Amino acid sequence: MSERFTYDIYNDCCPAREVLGRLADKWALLILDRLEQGPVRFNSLRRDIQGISQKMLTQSLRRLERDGLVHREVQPTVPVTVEYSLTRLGQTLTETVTVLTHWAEHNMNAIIAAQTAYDEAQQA
Amino acid sequence: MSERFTYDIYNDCCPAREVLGRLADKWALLILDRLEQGPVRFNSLRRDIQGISQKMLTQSLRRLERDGLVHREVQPTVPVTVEYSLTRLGQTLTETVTVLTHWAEHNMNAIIAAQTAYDEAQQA
DNA sequence: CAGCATCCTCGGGGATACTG
DNA sequence: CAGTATCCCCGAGGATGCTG
Repeated sequence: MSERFTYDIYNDCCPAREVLGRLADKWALLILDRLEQGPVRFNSLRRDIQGISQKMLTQSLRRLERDGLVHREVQPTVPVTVEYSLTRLGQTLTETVTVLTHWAEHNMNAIIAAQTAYDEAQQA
Repeated sequence: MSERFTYDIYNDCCPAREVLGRLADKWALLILDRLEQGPVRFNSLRRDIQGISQKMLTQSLRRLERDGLVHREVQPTVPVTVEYSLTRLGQTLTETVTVLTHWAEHNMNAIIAAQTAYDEAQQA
């Protein structure tokens, strides 16, 4: 019966595809990974995740919030500050995402080596 | 020292970002997930993964092959057939990816519910 | 069967300026 | 501070047709 789930994802109209599509967003992955370390404010996130534009950060956060993965809390300070944190659902996801990012960090050398080998083989 | 790794990924020029970028490709995720079930030929993959174009499949496969995640084996039949399978490195990755796709399938209902709630709250 | 090549479009996403 | 709004461009990616 777990097989039933395994195959669903290949279907074009499957909502799980939609969900996967969310994860297939490098910014989302990085944001989730960052949020796992604790609540962060908008500009802090912006600084931490180098290279992300303000537009993309806002967009990704909104999407993550809409998906129920991230919680957005407005603090009534002056000027206003907004704190982002993981929801319970988001936490269950980041556990997996973290494994993924760690995999990326630990295996990047192997990948770079593979790329070099591939490119050289292609040359000849 | 695991903290050192954790922070690397936020750096703009970090190769791990590149790697994550690879994973941030819904087709790649689906392909890896499919290949975990065993070697598959090109057109079979094309059929299994509904909605993918020939161009995208070729492109994703080439990238995965270049990254050393997927093995491409040409069979000298007539006409030629090509079989794709996971490399050892690819296998270590798919273990994680599978967890991710399963998460997507098992939590899609919760996500859809969150979206509906969000949209209704937005309406008012 | 397993691609490569070409054309074309459509929207992702950067840059910039403004606001509560 | 944490956004929204606008303009604009480039490249991801679909459609189509051809080949070893």
